[in-house]
Amino acid sequence: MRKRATAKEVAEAAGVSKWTVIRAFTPGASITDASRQKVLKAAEALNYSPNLLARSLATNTTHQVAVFVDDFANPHKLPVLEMLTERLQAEGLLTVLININRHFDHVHALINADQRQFDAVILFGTAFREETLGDRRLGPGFPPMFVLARDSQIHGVPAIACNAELALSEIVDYLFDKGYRRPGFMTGARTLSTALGRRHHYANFWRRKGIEGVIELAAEKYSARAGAEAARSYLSATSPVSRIDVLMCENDILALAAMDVARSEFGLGVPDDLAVVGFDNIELSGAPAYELTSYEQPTDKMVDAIVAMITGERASETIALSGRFVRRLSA
Amino acid sequence: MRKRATAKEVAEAAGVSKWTVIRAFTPGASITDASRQKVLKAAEALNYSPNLLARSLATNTTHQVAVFVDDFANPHKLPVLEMLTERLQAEGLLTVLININRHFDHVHALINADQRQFDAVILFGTAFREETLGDRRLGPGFPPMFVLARDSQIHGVPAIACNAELALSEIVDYLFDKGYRRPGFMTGARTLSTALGRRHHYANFWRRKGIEGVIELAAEKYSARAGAEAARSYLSATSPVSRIDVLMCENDILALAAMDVARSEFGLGVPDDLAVVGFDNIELSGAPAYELTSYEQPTDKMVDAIVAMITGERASETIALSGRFVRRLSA
DNA sequence: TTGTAGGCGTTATCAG
DNA sequence: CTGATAACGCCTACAA
Repeated sequence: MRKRATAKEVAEAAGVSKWTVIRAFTPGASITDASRQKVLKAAEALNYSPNLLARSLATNTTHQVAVFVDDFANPHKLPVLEMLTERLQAEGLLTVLININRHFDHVHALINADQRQFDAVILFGTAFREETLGDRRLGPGFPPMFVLARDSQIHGVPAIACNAELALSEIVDYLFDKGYRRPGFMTGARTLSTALGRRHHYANFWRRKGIEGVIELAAEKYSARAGAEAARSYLSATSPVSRIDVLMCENDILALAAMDVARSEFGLGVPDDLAVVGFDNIELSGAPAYELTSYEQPTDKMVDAIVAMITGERASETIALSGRFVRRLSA
Repeated sequence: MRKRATAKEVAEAAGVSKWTVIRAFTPGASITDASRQKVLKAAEALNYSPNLLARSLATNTTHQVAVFVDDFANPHKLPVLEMLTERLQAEGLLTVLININRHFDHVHALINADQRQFDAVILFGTAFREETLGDRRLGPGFPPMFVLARDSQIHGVPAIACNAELALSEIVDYLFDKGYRRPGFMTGARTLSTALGRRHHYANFWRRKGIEGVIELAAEKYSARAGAEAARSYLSATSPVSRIDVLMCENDILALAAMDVARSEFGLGVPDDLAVVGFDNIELSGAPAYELTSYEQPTDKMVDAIVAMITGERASETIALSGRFVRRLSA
């Protein structure tokens, strides 16, 4: 395995200095067409292309963006990742996907991101306590951070998210008009769960309608299995007359699972015996088998915004964008 | 914004040479405990941690692995990405997720991977023509490549995949025993689609049962929408008596969509009027609303194998691992 | 065990 | 427009 050709080698082959070679590969550098052609020809022959690693070391910019993800159970993540990678690549930025888990936590990942000098760090649907930043060696030169698709509890870290207040207001209005009066809410993972704010606003808007005490069903995680379990345990512990009549879930995965359990294990009709509402509007929610009423986050606007902030085309600041309420048959 | 501390600065603070600092951060280097402690204390005070970029430049190893993906419509990708990132991170390797699309094609991505000196490139469910490699500046020093979850048509590029022959044999045996005699097969994207080999083996095994002419329904892409469209157009062009009685789909997404269309738009019972089989066994296939019979790829074994090949713990070679046939109600 | 040279391949900056 | 010098921050190899 031969080594990669270097600018120096190309320079010798072309009979110029290596700086001239660099210039030939630098858009807008001052160099004569003659020299450039000579260089390009030699480069072609030697299969030369600039070493981006060396460039990064010299320029202090890696053109890489880290994306932290800790919840792979939600299929909604995938289309967002698709958009995100595409837009970033269009700006010449590559995406480093980092799996935050028990063995590789935020601190680990942050230190790594620091050492690798990523141009930015995106916390996609995940977050950590503010203290995490304080006592660590993440001070100067740490890449700018952004929170995507959830609120940021961290001072100085802007969040790009869906406007949950607006969304829940619209949802509760709709449900109230439909005649539902005994609302329930299914939450996912307990950790920092308030960060999503959905439960909070949901309860708030019901209160304004004069309805207190939203029943909470707590799933362990944001997975179908956990959602099913939470629904099952609630339904088997309650009698039909005392039950909630509408269940809003923190995301579609939980909602679809709850629907399945209600229909197939308890013989409940949806929405007649129990209405169900989700959040995210994943592709399957529109399937005839579910027809789940859901709320679609303005993913494209969110991705556009965060990329613009990373490239500096736009000021970095917390913004809440409005999505779209998708009414279907489940509520 | 102050700059990051360097080994040199730490050395001055600790009163040693910078090479001693390096050693303090190199596991297994020969250094006295006294020096090490001195260095670590100074490093702590200065918030020093080694610059991985500089290290990569000097060692010619980035500890980064590129993963090419061109189909984000299949939710199956997500759990695999989760496993892959986790195992790679356990080996100290980070994942660079590269979105292959019209604007950023394989050639683009390969050149980039070369320039960035990734330790390896994984083609996850995607592939390109062999010629792509030939006429490009990707010769020496190009990172080792692997194909994950599909066959490799590229000479010298090992593929780590599910054993499609075994899988289809088992599936066709089962369907034949169940009494189905008019098989159909739904394919996804046309491009290089034979690479999956599923259709080929499916037709083959039916032939061995004495049944020729598997009907092909061609979806444009591997998306629910395209799958629904393909099913719709076939079903509306055929009469119930002449129709296939079992439809195998190249993946679960297509299968779920076909099921939806059959049931809700054509009033067909599944499996009585039309049996459906998928591939991948995504989480929703097990939901009561579908109960889709499917085939589960041995994802964990595949990921383990590819990571072992990348780290060099295992010889790089094409392997086909056997998965698990999951029989449910849809066929 | 510790220190010294030299090099990895590029970019910034300045002299000619 | 071109060449040269000095970083960038680390690592390998060798000498003390």
